[in-house]
Amino acid sequence: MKDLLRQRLQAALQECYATGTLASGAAPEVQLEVPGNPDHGDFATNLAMMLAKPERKAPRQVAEALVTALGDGGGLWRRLEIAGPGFINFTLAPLAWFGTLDEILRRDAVFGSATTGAGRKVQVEFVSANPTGPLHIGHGRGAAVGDTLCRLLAATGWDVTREFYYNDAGAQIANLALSVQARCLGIEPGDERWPADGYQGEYIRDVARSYLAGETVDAGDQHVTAAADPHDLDAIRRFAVAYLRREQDQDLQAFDVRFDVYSLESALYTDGKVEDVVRRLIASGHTFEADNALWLRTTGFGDDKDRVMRKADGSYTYFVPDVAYHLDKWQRGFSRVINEQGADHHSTITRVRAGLQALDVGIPKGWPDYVLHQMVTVLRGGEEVKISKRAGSYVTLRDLIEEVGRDATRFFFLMRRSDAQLVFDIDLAKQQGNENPVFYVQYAHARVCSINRNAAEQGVPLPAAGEAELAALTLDEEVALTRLLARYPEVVAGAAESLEPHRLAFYLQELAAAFHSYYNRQRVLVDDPAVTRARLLLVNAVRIVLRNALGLLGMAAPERM
RNA sequence: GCGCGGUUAGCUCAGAUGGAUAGAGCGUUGGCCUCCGGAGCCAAAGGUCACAGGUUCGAAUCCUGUACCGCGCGCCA
Repeated sequence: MKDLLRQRLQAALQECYATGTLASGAAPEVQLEVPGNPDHGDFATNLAMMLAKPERKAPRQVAEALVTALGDGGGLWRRLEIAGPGFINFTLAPLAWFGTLDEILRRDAVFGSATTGAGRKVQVEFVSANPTGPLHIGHGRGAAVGDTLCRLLAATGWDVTREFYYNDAGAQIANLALSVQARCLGIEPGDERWPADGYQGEYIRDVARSYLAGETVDAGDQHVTAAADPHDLDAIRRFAVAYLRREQDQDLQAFDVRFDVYSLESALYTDGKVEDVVRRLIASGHTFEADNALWLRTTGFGDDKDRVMRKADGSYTYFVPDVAYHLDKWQRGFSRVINEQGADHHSTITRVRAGLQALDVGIPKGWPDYVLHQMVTVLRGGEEVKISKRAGSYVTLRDLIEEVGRDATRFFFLMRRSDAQLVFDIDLAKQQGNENPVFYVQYAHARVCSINRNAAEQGVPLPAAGEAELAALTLDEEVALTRLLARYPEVVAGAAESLEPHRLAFYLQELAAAFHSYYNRQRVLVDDPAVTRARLLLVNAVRIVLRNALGLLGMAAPERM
């Protein structure tokens, strides 16, 4: 619809130049918007105002010329007016809207999807929690945002690879092994033999118990049987990592989040990719030695200080494998990569990008893209629940899903822009009333399904789409509802392009509200069969869009509740 | 101190890439069930868009500065 109007405006502009009514030859991008105020029609353009300067005429004068050239639009609109400082407002003929409904009903499950991605490859890395404990609520936000980003990109034609990176090497893992070992030996937190900065959570006790019992853990491609020897630190480490990977996999499964590729930091070492990157960086001349350490001159790439690559003890700092990992992504052919991560890891961005630039292999400056999510605070009973992994007191993702349900959890995480902090009110998420937007939206879908059931009982089948059937939709609110439905593809495209999944959540609430309002005011199943059929088609178009949008958020569209 | 994010109604937050009279939910107040599911609907009240400048036909939106909140600033990840 928008594209059609845009074409008409382009044509009108060209005609003005051809007839000499306008002279500048300027060709600004034609912007069309849906005005907030319905009095301003269905669409509005600021084209005349943009042309005012190059034309050196008053905006309204330019608008006059354009409106004359637009003519009657061949019945596409029923009103065309110049308003305010020089807007041109279009009010479409009701008939023009029926095409949209027809399209929704015909395209059904794929309505809203697009081909803008043209099958190009994009890789999205998200969650990427260290295997040192269960997933907490912050990972949950990352999982919800990342997963919906993937769904949005796939819906707009991208070939998406979902990837999870396990930091299963390094100091934190060593720390994990020590913590489990301490538990194996019956050492409690607080004991003077307890490792400094050890993980104190109860789950460490579970890992220790399982290890001592000689259990076997299957996680991804890892199958580890516990050696049960509390003095074999290396065996403990392998077992603990596998154990916690399995836990995290189960958490993600409960959240309905899946990955195509799991990458292990440890593999970057065993495959020699870390050494390779170090050699390349040294060869490119961006490193230096100082204080018994090897440094990367990241200040040459916008960092505020240089960073150590190889510590005095000979091991590497975390960002070296990170750079190796991203070089690997690049070499796998991902010219577009999006990393979704918590804002507390923000400082890695400059470092990783700097390392990649220093490699001199033609990686673009701003590569990869990042989507950061801000911190989550949890509210229970109006009180903030403190999160501390090392102290072991925090809300796990699995607890949350069990308590409030998968759908509500996902929706709450996606109700906010990811770069704004989020307050997760557990009590609200659990409520089954109108205070809770999750139920409000899903209920709208269930309601349409209920109407369909009643229609079927009354022997009224859902008619085939077609403009003839839709002509019985004459009410303003029916046009308004259709207008909202017609906006859906743009919402999807906008959310995908700007990497802002929350837009879907807001759109869903708006659509549900419009539907509930319509439902309350008008009956669908009425005496007049023509009206009944038309309204059935309308509410089923609503059902389709609700279901598609819920699907993109990874939520169910229940037929009854 | 430096970097990033935030600041919009009593509360929680949108604001579609610069548009017309700044919106929603919750909460508050007052209405609507002989009616396809009241898990719903309608209405009212509620604003110095943190502050000060700037850019232009036009700014919550872009730029500069200030204030406050969060996060980061390690040879941890």
